[in-house]
Amino acid sequence: MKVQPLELPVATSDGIFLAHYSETGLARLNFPNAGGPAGAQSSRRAVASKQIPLSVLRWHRTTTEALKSMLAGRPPKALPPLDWTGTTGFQQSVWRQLLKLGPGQTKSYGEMARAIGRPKAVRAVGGACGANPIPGLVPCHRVLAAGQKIGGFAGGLDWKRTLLAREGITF
DNA sequence: GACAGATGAAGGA
DNA sequence: TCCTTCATCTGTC
Repeated sequence: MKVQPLELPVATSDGIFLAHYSETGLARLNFPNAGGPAGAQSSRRAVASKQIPLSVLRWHRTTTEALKSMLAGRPPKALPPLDWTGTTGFQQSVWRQLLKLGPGQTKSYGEMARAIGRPKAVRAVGGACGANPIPGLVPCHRVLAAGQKIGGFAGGLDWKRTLLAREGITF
């Protein structure tokens, strides 16, 4: 049976996140203020009108636990399979490098570029971080600009500051 | 092929 | 110290 793309809300103390699943795993994660309440409502309608496969339910449980751990500044015990279909090899190498960063660990865009063996591709690393469909679980918030400046974040700079503060990193 | 971008570094005020 | 400018690399259209 083919798994249909699904949107499932993830209720946390910080709001309702929106997880998008494909047939191979978690494809996208929307932050509460990024997708907006309307998005969460439409997802609830989508959930009500579809049968959720067992595999997606398992991924969603893992996603929920990982998200709550991340919001508490702890490393997630497990991550669901991530669906990076349609993304480039360069982006995936940047995101895989991000997954190696633990809570409280930060790298600059330049350090990330060096880590993937492209020391001059610092702007491209910024672009790959911005294209990250799963901010938070793929910790692009741990990448800072030179001089410990905040840089940017796909889920919003407020979220980046919040997440870093919970991991003990302040500006 | 042109353009944009979540950068970094250097130089000048 | 701050601001501006430019070099660099990749992704997207």
